[in-house]
Amino acid sequence: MTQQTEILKCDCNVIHQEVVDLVRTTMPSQDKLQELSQLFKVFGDPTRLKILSALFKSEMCVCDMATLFNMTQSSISHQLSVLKQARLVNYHREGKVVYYGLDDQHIQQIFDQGYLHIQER
Amino acid sequence: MTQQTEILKCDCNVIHQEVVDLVRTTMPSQDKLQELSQLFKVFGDPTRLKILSALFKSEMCVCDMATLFNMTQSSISHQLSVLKQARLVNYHREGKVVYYGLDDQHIQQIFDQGYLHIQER
DNA sequence: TGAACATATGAACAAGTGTTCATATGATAA
DNA sequence: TTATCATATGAACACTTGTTCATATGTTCA
Repeated sequence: MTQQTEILKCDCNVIHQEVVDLVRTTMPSQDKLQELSQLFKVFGDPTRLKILSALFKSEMCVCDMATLFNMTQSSISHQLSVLKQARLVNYHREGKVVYYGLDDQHIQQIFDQGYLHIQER
Repeated sequence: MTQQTEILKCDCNVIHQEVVDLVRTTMPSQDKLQELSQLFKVFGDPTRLKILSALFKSEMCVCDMATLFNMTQSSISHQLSVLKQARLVNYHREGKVVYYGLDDQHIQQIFDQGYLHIQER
């Protein structure tokens, strides 16, 4: 049976009920879409891509990245905290210096979920 | 020679010049990063992911999508224009109805660039 | 302990984003 | 032509985001 309890925000008439019903059965869950778009959003900033791209090559401290990208230490630090929250990077402190690297394990996990795959050229 | 003409926004001392220099040589260009992050940004919204996910299954008109997602026609239309600009979808008009589908050719082109790959589960 | 330094973090701000509302456009049919 | 309908679009709005500035935290060394 077609759902009739839904609130109709669409002010036009449904043209293809079969199509709508077919697609409905195979849509990813709202949670899944939310999670996936959240991940894409993290990749959707040049600074964060820069950081990830650099860390792909080598572990680095905040100061290294600030120098390399010619950006303030604060800005890098803020973006690193976003990447930390997304569990894309991890870090370890050695004295005053904090070294960041890719969180390979979680990144692998993301790819294992099968929704996306980033490969080198 | 290490670049010395750059403006140093970083208020700390470089810790690992070798690392910085090494990574610098292999960084994607600013343009490439801008382009890639722009693409990710388009994927970084649940509504747009919904639309793409649906179109992956079947061509649909705006009204179908508005009904399926229980959203206003206007909102869908605005998002479709974003996807159109990113050349992720194309469309053809049949009378009053406009049908949208994935722009397979450009999507393939994106994957061919080798930076990302989205696969089905 | 206190100075020096790498990093983190909160507040402020400008710029960008997604939705809604009202309305325009473009097509059909009477 | 006029009414109707599907879609597009501009303006307004609340909300989010990325950077900067000032300052806090944590560590080392004298």
